[in-house]
Formats: sequence, C-alpha cells, structure tokens
Amino acid sequence: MPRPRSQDKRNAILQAAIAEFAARGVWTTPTSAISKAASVAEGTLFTYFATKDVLVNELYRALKLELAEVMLSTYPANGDARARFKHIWTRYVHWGVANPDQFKVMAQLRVSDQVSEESRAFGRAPFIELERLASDCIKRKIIRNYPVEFIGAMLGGLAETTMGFVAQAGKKSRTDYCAAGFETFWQGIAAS
Amino acid sequence: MPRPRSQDKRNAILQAAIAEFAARGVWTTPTSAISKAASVAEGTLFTYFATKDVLVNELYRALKLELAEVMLSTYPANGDARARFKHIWTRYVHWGVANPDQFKVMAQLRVSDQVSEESRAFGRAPFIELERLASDCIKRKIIRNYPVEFIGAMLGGLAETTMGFVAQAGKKSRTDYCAAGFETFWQGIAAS
Amino acid sequence: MPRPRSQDKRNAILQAAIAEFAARGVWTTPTSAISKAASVAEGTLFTYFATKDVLVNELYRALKLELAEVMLSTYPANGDARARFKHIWTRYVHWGVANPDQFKVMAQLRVSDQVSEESRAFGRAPFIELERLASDCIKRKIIRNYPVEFIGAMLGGLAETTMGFVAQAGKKSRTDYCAAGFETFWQGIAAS
Amino acid sequence: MPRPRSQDKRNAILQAAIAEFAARGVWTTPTSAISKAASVAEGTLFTYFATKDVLVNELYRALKLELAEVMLSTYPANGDARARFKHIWTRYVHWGVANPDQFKVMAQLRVSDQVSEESRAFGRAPFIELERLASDCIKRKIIRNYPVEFIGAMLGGLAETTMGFVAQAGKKSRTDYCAAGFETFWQGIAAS
DNA sequence: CATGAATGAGGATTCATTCAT
DNA sequence: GATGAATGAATCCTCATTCAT
Repeated sequence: MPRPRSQDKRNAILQAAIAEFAARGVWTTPTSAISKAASVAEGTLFTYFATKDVLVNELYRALKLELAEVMLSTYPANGDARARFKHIWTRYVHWGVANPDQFKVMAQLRVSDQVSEESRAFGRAPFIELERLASDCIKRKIIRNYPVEFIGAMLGGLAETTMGFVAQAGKKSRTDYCAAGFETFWQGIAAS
Repeated sequence: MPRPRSQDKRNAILQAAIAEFAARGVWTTPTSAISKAASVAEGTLFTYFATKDVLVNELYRALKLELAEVMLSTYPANGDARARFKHIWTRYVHWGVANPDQFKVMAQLRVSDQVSEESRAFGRAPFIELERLASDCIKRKIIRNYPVEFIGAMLGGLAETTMGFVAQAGKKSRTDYCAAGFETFWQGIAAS
Repeated sequence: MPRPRSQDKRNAILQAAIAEFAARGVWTTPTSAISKAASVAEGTLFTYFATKDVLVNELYRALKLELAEVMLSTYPANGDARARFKHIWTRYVHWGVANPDQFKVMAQLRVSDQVSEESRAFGRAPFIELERLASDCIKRKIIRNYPVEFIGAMLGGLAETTMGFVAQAGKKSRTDYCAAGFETFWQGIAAS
Repeated sequence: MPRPRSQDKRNAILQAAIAEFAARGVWTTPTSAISKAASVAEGTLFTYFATKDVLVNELYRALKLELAEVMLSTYPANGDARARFKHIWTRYVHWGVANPDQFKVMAQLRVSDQVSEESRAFGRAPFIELERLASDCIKRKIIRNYPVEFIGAMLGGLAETTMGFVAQAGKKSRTDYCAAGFETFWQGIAAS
C-alpha cells in the first residue's frame, strides 16, 4: 500500500491557487507558483490535476459549491419570501467581502474561456433552491413574472456590484451598501 | 498617446486585438496572433504600442470611449428622467448585443489586473454625464439618495446581466429582457 | 543478475518492454508504460532493474540469448557446411519474421549508445559456435579466408535485410526472399 | 526588409545536430544542446524547424541526399557493370568511414519511428539510378533475377556491415574489408 | 517606418527514481 | 516485496520584445 492520495494536499493546492490567482491573475500565475505556495513539488500538482486547465475547472466548481453552501445553508425555511431572499443576498455579499481572493478569482473565471460548459452547468446545479424560491414567489404574485434564471442572474449581478462598494467603503460608511443593494433588487422585482 | 504615422494601422491593430481576444481570451492570445490578424508585421505592433500591457490598456480606454459615445450621444436632453435613463440603458444593452466581441473583451478587462488604475479613471470620466443625471434625480427626489457611483455601477451590472439574456434569447423571445431589466432597475431605485 | 522473488514478474516486465519499445520506440517509452503493460506498479520495475539503463541492457542480453538459442539449437551437427549455414540462416530469418517486435527492438538496440560494451560482448558469446563453423569451413577451403567475425556480421546484415522483405512480401510472393538471401550469402563467401 | 532566413544558419543547425546526435544519441540530446552547438539561441532552432520531429526528418532527408550525391556523382557511365557497382560501393563505404557521425546518425534514424514514411520515400528517390543499373544487369543476365530493391537493400546492408570493419581495422589492416565486402556482394549476386 | 528573424527567459509538463505505507 | 504518490531536474516549445536589414 502506497501512501494514499491526500485530500489535504489537494485542498492545499486549491487554496494556494486561489491566493496566487488573486494576487497575480489566473492566466499569469505559473503552476510552479501554485505548487510552491502549496508547499508541494512542481510535479505533485499534476498528480492531483492532470493539467492547469483541469485545475482551473476544478477550482471553479469548488468555489461554486462553497458559494452555494454559504448562500443556502442556514436558510430560513420558515421565513417569508423577502426574508429568504435577503438571507441569500446577505450571505453572498458578506462572503464576497470576507473572501476577496475567492471573489476576485470567481470574477475572472466567470468570463474565462477556459471554464468549460460542463463546469458551468455543474456550478449552476446547487442553485436550484434559489430558482425554486423565485418560482414560488412568482406563483404567489410577490415578484414579477420573469424567467427565474433572469432573476437569479440579476441578483448575482447586483450583489457583485454591491460587494465592491461594501468592501471599499469599510465599516464606518455612511451608506449601508448591503442593505441599499438589496432594497434596489427587491423593490425592483416586486410585482407592482 | 503619441501620433504614429498611420492611424489606420493603429486601429487595425486595435480591431484585430478585439477579435482575437474575444476568440481566444485576453491572456492566451499572443501578440503575434494580433499582428497577423491586423496584417502587420510582428514588430510593427510595438511601434504603435510599446508593450502588450500598453496595448491592453489602450484598448480598454478605446472601448470605454466608444461605449460612452454610444450611450450618451443622441441623449434626449429634454426628455424626463426616466426617458433619459432608459435611453442610456437601451443604448448600452443594444451595443453589447450588437458587439459581442467588444462586450466579451470588456468583461475580461474589467476584472483584469493588467488594466491600471489610471486607465480605469480615464474610462470613468466620460460617464460624468450619467452621474450628473443621477445627481439631479436624487435632488428632485425621483430616485433614492444613494451615492451616484453606486447607482451607475448598479445600472452597469444589471445591464450587463441583461445583455447576456437578450443575446441568448434572440428576437422572438417571449420575454423582452431589455425592457424587463430596465423596469427592475428603475423601479429598484425609485424613491419610495 | 540477482534473483528477485518472482522470475515471472521479471519476465513480464521484459516482455512488456519489448511490446512497448516496439510500439513506441526505445527512447520514447517511459518506464511507466512498461510497468503498466506488465501489470506491476511503477516502483516494482525498479526492484527488478535498478535503472532504465539496466533494463535496456538486460533486455539486449535476453534477446541475444533467445536468438542464439533459436539459431543454434537443433543444429544439424552432422550436416554438411552449407546445410549448417542454411539452418542458421533460416532459423534467424524466420525468427525475425515471426517476432517482429523483438526484431524491431533489437534493431534499435544494435545502434544504441545505451547498450554497454559488456552487454555487447555478452551477446556475442553464444555465437562462437557460428564462428567455429566458419573457421572450420575456411580451413577446409569451402569459404573464403575472411576473419570469422566479418563473415558472421555479413550473415547478420544480409539476414536482417532479408527479414524485412520476407515480412513485407508475405507467403504468396513470387520471390522466395529467404532462399534468395541465403544464395547470395553462400555464393558470396564461397571460395572461388 | 528584415534579415532573411539564412541557409547558413539552417546548415549550422543541421551540422550541430549530426555532431550532437552522434555523440549522445538522437533521442537523448536536447534541442538546447543542438542550438548551443550551432551557436544560435534556443528559440532560433524553432524558426528553422518547427519541432524536433521536423528537424529529425529534415536531417534524414539531407543525409540521404548527401549520400546519393556521394554515391552517384562521378559515376562511371561508360564502365562495365562491375565497375559501376564497385564505384557505388566504394563511395558508400568510404563515405561512412570518413563521416562516422553521419553514419552513426543514419543508423539510428533508419530504425527510428520518428522518421515518417514520406521522408523515407523522399530518401529512396535519388537512388533510382542504382535500381536502373541493377535492372539493366538483370536484363543482360549479369546478375540474378531478384527484385531490384532487394539487391539495393543487400548492397546497403553489406556495405554498412563493411564500414564498421573498415573503420575499426584502420589502414594497416591485413584484410581489405572494403574489397572483401564487395567481392562477397558481387559474387553473391552474380548470375550462375 | 516596416519587416520578420533572433533572442532567451519562462512555462507546462514529463519521467526516472525514491520512499512512505 | 509491492504499491503508487512524491519529487524536481530536464525538456520542448512559446512569446514578448529587440534589432539588423
């Protein structure tokens, strides 16, 4: 029995990739920087991820999974619609602010050609709960009758915009961007 | 911006860069691909742009300028606030849909480390008109009292989300995403 | 030659090496391909052969031994000189045709720098019988008085040329290359 | 007008490749060793030969061409058949002895998988003169009626064997291997 | 100024070999 | 002994940039 492949090492590489990608940009960081940051040999990276491309796609998936976990866990199943949306929103914005590296990398991966359509589909999957929620609200005429993916995408776009302002404003800002962003979103999609 | 001999050649390179960047990703297209697409020699590119970095930044500025031109020209100076915002919105969304390459490249540059803060500032400048409009609306209590850059950013974020859906949906879509997106935005920031 | 636990495993590796080397070329097949083809772990290969170089040399020796066995076994001790030469010739040619992988690998090893002089000497040893035969024929003025190694080498060179034609021609060829090659050899060295 | 591609440089690389390949083996010499030996930058090698594989194939062709030139130039058009064959033979053997590097590399390329069938066909082309000669001799019943390629191949195989002995024996050898080899060949194929 | 050959640092892998289990 | 993960030197090739023509 050889030493088994270590989940720890795999994670270390993924974490190192996040840090390096955030610092230097996804396409300008060499794999050697990642392996070094992860304290593994250059070759070891390739026993966990066959190519840099695979690593990037796996990272995308991991990030999406983490994000879904963050947004949808401790989800107030009994709250009213607004509370549920707000919960999701707040979780997302706070995650982005608390994890600027992750956020920055996600932003780059979102527009990258190297993330495959499979990975994107995989990344969308955990968010059905969100679409279910939107669907339900539409049925109950709480929000407007738009395709649920569109609503989800608008939430995402607005939340990402918001993160930037929250991060840059700091704690003592006059404006509570997180709340302001949500108000805009919620009032925006409210059924008139 | 120096004035090299041929403005034509400079533009050809910029256009070629857009096409190649859109097709292959900003950080994975070599300068040689650009010069070839522009039908100039590899070295010639460097008489117009000292480094690849400079080219990228110039491209960012050019794109921003073009965008501002598109959004703010034929601006209905006499229309009401909503009409003005809608004009800007529609122009932006249509531009993105009509120019997918440009849009794709902008999306990549927006999150890129290689675009300098100066370039970003330069890119924001032509949009003061938009901020002036927002400012005026706030004063007149038409929209909520948020920092104008935040309003601008939300408009941008939402419009970009919208473009994707418009492009993908095509003409005969049941949903008019352009209108829907604007309604969300406008109702979202409306003073309650 | 140490005696590791399993002679079977050693042979499996050697056989796998032949197949892989023939398919991909001696210097372009990684040891990992060999161990995989032999169904042993990558590391196991190195308990049987300290380095790839050693493996290559052992393979050379094994092949030479096999070849000598084939050529000189069932040797017609009582036949006349021509019959003896013909027996050796035919055996060799048939072996090459019947074992194209082995033949191909031998051809590559013959010109390789990685086969040591010791291995070559070792490989020549079993062929003294052939030289004895030549020696005897010279003494009896049946063939010309050339150094016996030269005669052996010419036989080898001609036979190897012949194999290629036999293999490519197939059964139903108009020309019996095996016979033709031998005639050329025999008539060529015949004492005039 | 840029500096034109230099035939000299191309040749320097080819020559360097011969020297390095002969010294270290075709598949164990890195391209960097070749470029260094040719006194060009590592990258320059690739402006003349797109890949190492291409370089190897071009080298094969160049060597074959050189060889044909050597064997068939100053060809005694008016001599008798034997003289013509002997001329070719002698030229070949002397070339191999005088150019041990070239010979060694050819020997490796001959059995290499990396030389394409096209390259081999290209390499055979210049030798039709030899086949024409054989053809003619067959018609005139001077030599035996074997396929001409077989005769050519036997000549090659025997000559190559011979070269090794000539080279190793040196000038003052008791045996004139070059003559002995030819006698074997000529007597071997003579019509009985 | 235009051209494209020349440069060489840098990058993603590969692979023989070692070593923990 | 067997296993396959770990190692890191080595390799082929790319590409931004320079420079001779």
